[in-house]
Amino acid sequence: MRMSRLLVRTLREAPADAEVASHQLLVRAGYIRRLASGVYTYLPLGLRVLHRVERVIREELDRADCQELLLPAMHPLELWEQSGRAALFGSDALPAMTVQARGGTFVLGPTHEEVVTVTVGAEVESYRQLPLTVYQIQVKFRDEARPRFGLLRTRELVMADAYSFDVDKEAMQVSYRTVFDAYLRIFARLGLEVTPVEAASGAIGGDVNHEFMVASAVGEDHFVSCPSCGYAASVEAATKGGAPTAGAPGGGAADGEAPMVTHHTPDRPGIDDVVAFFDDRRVTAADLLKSMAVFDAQGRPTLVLLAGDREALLPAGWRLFEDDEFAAHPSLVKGYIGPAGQQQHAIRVAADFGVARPGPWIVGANRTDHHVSGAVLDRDFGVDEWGSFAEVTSGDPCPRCGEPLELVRSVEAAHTFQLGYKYSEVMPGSNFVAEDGSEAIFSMGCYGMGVSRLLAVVAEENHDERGLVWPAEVGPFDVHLAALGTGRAPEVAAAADRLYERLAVAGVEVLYDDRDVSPGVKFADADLLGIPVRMVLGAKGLARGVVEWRSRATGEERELSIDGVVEELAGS
RNA sequence: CGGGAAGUAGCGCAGCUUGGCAGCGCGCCUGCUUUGGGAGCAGGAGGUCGCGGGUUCAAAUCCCGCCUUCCCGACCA
Repeated sequence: MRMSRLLVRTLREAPADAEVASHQLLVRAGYIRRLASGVYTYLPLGLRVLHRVERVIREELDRADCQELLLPAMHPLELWEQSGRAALFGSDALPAMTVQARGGTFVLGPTHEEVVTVTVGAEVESYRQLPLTVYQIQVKFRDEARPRFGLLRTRELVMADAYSFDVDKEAMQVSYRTVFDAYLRIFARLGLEVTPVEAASGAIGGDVNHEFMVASAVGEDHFVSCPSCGYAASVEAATKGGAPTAGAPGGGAADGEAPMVTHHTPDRPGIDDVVAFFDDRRVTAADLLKSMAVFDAQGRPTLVLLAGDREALLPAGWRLFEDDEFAAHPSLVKGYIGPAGQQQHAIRVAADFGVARPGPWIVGANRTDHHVSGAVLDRDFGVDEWGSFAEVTSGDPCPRCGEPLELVRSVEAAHTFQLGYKYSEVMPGSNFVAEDGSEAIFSMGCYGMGVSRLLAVVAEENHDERGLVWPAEVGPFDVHLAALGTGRAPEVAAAADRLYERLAVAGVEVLYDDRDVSPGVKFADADLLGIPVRMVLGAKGLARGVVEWRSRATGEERELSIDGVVEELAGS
């Protein structure tokens, strides 16, 4: 491609709406342009990178025996009513958009489980056709509450999504692992360090699922990681270790420790309210015990205790009291709940491991407008069950090995789910004849990877102060060939033309800067565009029969002979 | 959805307080000079000052309403 003909305009300054480096550089270098909030055009350079990323995805998924198809981007609303997910529209969990059209209401597909299930269901009638994994690379639409950071979080996005269909759960887990491994290979080829973490499932549903996290300063997520044993989990799913044994794990009253004192704390139901009340006594939220009335998975009324500066994270199946459920348990006074004496009222007490520390707590007094300070574990209140009931943060002990955990800021680059029967039991046509002649339904998995987001992530992780630095696998071109002084030295222009032609014939994708601009402009643009290899041909080099080769990533330079350049490139 | 900030030429910004010819830098066009790290000189083009209403002799500027965009939070496949 001759740069004089390429639709690209580089900007010296970043637009004011771009905050992070990847966004600024992709705009400055002319890869993308914003059309509306969270809606971007891929200019030729941006589309080339997108295609290179897609090529890696296709090669690895095809290698794993997945088959590409293309599902519609717009779906009849009825399909979503059948799965029951239409009820989630407009919610944060499933911010779908609909359009009125001839033929009824259509959904701009935010995800494709419904469509793929009925599509494959209509074609598969026998276990002999399984296992089967299909995938597509498709545009999806999400009415994001808050698009952010350029391509990192958009309302229209390119996604690669795969779906596996198996005869039963065991077979599904094999397919899951196959795609999982293919995903790992894709990230490796893109030069991204990815950590698969156990995660919560959200609106997609299903049991086991993993998020593929790329550590990044611009990430919107965090995951928990143990540098010692390798444990990794999303913040929504992570647990921490602690004192699993009964008794007084680090608690207990020291000799002579002060007894409990009751305080009149009118209209102070919250943690922050109470901290404010004790303002002049250097009390922080960490000195308070957060006490939450819940029903555990068996439906037993339970009081969950955790340090006041932590966010609660309840185990699956546990739920908070509704307001009208407090009436049946008079020992639990909403806003002023405390642990003392609850066990005598048939309330179980479950405490987060973090509560097992020495020293007094400030707790609710189980009496409206009153709190108690100086409450000591085992002296003033007991605990029936220890567990991980708070979101994990940096420094908490690992649930496997007890070493301190790290909290890593990250971008969710992909998410895979073992769906099981969630969709096959509600969508029509999901049945097939099993080996024993009985009727069965698919056990499914689904696997989503944000392709356009990957562009932002790769750019974010590969840039310097001068511009983008694409890994060889995804750069828009292989070589950026700059001819210097072409305006006054026609012999250089002619030699560069011939070099460009020869490289093109050899299959090297070259961006040829044939513009009549100063060398400084060409160098600056080459640095900004970030094509992996820069080749410079000037009058001096031409006289000696050499062209300059330079790695954008490392800055390594060497001279190649003009005549042998094709062979030398192939060998390097 | 809550909090904050901002909309003036393609991009970055000043002008608004105190109403009076719409500006600067970069970019763009023409010519000449220049040419290994974003050149110089001369000339030129380019505007619904986000939109609507109001006040005024007069509004980018003051008042009211709306829209858009970005940041923080909530939320998130």
